[in-house]
Amino acid sequence: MAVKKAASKSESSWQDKSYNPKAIESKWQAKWEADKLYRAVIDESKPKHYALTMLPYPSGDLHIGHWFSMIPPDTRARYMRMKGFNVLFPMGFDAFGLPAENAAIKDGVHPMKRTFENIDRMRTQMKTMGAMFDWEREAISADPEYYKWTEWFFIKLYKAGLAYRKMSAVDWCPNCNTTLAREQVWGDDRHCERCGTPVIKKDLEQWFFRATKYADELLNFEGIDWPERVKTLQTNWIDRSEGAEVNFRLDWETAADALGIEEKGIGRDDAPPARELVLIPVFTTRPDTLWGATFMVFSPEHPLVDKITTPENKAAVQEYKDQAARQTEIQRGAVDKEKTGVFTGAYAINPVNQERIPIWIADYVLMSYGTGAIMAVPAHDERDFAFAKKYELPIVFVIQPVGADGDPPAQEMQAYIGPGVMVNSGMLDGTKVNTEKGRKNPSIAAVIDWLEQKGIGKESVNYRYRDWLISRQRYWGAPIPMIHCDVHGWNPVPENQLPVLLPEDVEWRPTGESPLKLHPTWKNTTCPVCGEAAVRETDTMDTFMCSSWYHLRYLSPKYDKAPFDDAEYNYWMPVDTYTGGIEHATMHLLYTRFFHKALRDAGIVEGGEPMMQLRNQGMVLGEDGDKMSKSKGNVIAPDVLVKKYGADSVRAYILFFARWEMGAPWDSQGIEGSVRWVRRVWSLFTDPVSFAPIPASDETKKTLRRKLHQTLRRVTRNFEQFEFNTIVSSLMELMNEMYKAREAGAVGTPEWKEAQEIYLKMMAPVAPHITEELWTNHLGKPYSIHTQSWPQVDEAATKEDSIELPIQINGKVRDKVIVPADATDDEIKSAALASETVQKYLEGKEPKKIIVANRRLVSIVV
RNA sequence: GCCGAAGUGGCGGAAUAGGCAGACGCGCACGACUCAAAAUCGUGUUCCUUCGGGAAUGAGGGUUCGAUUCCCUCCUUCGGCACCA
Repeated sequence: MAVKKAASKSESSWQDKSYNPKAIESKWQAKWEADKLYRAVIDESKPKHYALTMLPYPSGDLHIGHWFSMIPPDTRARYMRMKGFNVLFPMGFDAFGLPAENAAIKDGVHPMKRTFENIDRMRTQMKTMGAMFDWEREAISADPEYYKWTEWFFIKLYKAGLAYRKMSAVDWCPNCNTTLAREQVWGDDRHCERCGTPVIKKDLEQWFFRATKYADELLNFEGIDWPERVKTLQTNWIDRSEGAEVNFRLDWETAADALGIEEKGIGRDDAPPARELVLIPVFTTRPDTLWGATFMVFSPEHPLVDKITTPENKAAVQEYKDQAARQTEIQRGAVDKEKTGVFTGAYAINPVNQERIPIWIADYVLMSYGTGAIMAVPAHDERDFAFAKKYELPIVFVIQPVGADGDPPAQEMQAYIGPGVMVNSGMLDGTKVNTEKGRKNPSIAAVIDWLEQKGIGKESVNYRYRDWLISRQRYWGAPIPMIHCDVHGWNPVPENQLPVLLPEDVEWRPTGESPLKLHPTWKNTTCPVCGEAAVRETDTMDTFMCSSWYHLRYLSPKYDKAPFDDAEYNYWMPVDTYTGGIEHATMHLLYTRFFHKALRDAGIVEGGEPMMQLRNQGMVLGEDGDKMSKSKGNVIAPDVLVKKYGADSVRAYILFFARWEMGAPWDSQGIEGSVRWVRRVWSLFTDPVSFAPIPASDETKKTLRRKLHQTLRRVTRNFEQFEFNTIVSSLMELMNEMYKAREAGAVGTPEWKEAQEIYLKMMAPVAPHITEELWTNHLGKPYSIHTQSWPQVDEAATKEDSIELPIQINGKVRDKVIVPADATDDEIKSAALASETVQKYLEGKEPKKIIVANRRLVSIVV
């Protein structure tokens, strides 16, 4: 009875021979959803695996790049699940941001409406991928249930002293009408990361996060498996430099004139507090060249400049300051630009030798780095050298190259940067100078010790890294939950009043001016301290703030007592595998590390790092090799491909067509290969065997098993190592082998059945629908293939009976021998020497050397 | 200028641990099927060749019996940083 039933079942399945991906895919997608097959719930009996992939911005339509970033991680998440892990693979939307607001200005459609419509469309499109997203964990950053907690986090950071407000020259994008963080300004022309418009500087009071407090910790990547590339980018971005801070001071005459010290009755030999006014701290990485400091240079924006400039220099200084202010950063930053500057008329005292040195201003000194003032050592710094040459300032060499004797080096042509010994430096003369940085250099260590002992300087570290500017002068973002009262200043919105909701009745100005600022009543509130009338902050937060913690919201997206449920946190965190594009190396990936560390110090999360393993995918380019863009018309739409070929084939091609970490130009013809593969697998499993069956030989069966288990070993390794393209090619090879075995009569043998089962299991992460169909309906196996466990490699089966070894003579392959797989090296040697070809090349002589390498090759030297 | 990544057929790419370079696929060529085309299936496909072979993984050197793989120098492309004291 049972046998008969099975026979009729397989007979009927043979009747619907043609592969119909559309029907199969929608059928299984519906069933999986109904069965909650991909629902991830806490299960203490299993090891967990949190696989996270960067969430998309809801731009409107899914494009092929989304597939390229989501499908390979999906296949790997599926593999991990079959390996026995309880896998969380969530998806959501980074839904705040400028495009929706800019569109609103154009056509009046509210960003909320547009964004959520886009999300609905993209979610529907995503569901055709057949990915194992757990949609019950979806998080949308523009949802008040979400941004309530973004605001809450801001307040936590504020209370931890990590959020502050300050006036400074910030980057402003005139097109986006908002400030940008330093990380969001890109390229030689310093353009806006989002729209490409060159940014300008504006003096504004803005909110910052004290990210620089974590600079050193962010440089430490211990314990996390991240690509070297990303670690290098972040390290360079933070750019730590070690050196010393040295207190120069104003010459007394200068101080007296400029600051009116004598008028206030403070004499020349007087002590602090007046003394504090005349200290000019400078940062230097080369304190060992202090004795060669022959002038000082202030940035034109330095606050002391106006005070110290002597009356006869006022006009020139003011003119220089004006022209510096007019120049853009790019013009100022041009490396090959000739150095310019003007003398202030003021003097400073070099604290190590009491030399009276002139103070200049020049735009090659930036207010934004160090203290905005430098000591200039023309003998040992190229920039200072160029400046000194141009303005005929003295050059004193204080480091003598090794090997040069006696006389001071006659190098008037260029600055000397290399190793040597200190000279003209008082009691430190003769100290060795090498090329190491910081205290590793004996000369620098000696000088730092000396400075600290004398109390004129100290060891110091400087970073290029800046605090994170998070204020945005736009509507469509999470409100900064702060209230300003004329009496009590800035205070956070009380937690029980969160979220501060975005008002819906807003007016769009073509200028892009923030509708929150324009709103008649929204900003009016009361001071949390005194209850009197006060106003809200009308700026919103950088959207990178929202994406700095979305991996936490996925844990419990509906939880209303906290940003996440501790039980979920304790089970799932940290993220085991994080995947996304490299373009976020110094933005999102750095912000999210900072954020985690800040939350840790605020007692909200644990551990030093949120993401243990990171992998980056490359980019899919258009068929013309250019970046895909609507304006170039080279965009590939996945919907069209799914309609034409089915999701399984598109998934297979996404994995196959390029190295995932590299990316490549799209090739529309190439997809035919993957389509053919999927169809041929279908035929292999569903076609009646149309030839006269002959019993398979033992050799056929053995070869089939060998290839099967070799493939399994390889595919397993490929999944572990994110080598997605070779997963598909290995499966193609095995399929070709199975076709041969079928031809040789293997169908129906235990080896054939084993091959079928393992084949489908290996293919299941790649092509979830067709494998489910073949597994449950054609092989009659229990639903679902996606809950099966990953097969074990039978190592014994992978062993070859005999091996073919190439024989090299003087490095060239001349012949091959076949020996039993268990042959010893000596047996292989004699087999090789028995070869006629080898004897011919030996010409009767004894070989000099015979090497049998790993039983893979014989190398003979004659 | 500094830092990093990558250079393999017409194309995407493959090559455990230094061991037969070019797996797998696209494309192309030829053949089968067809009245024909498409689809499908099969065969071939790095280059040169006097058919013995020879050359070849960006270029040149080195280590080695043996190098796509390790080392040095250089070239090209891409990415990042760039007057950072």
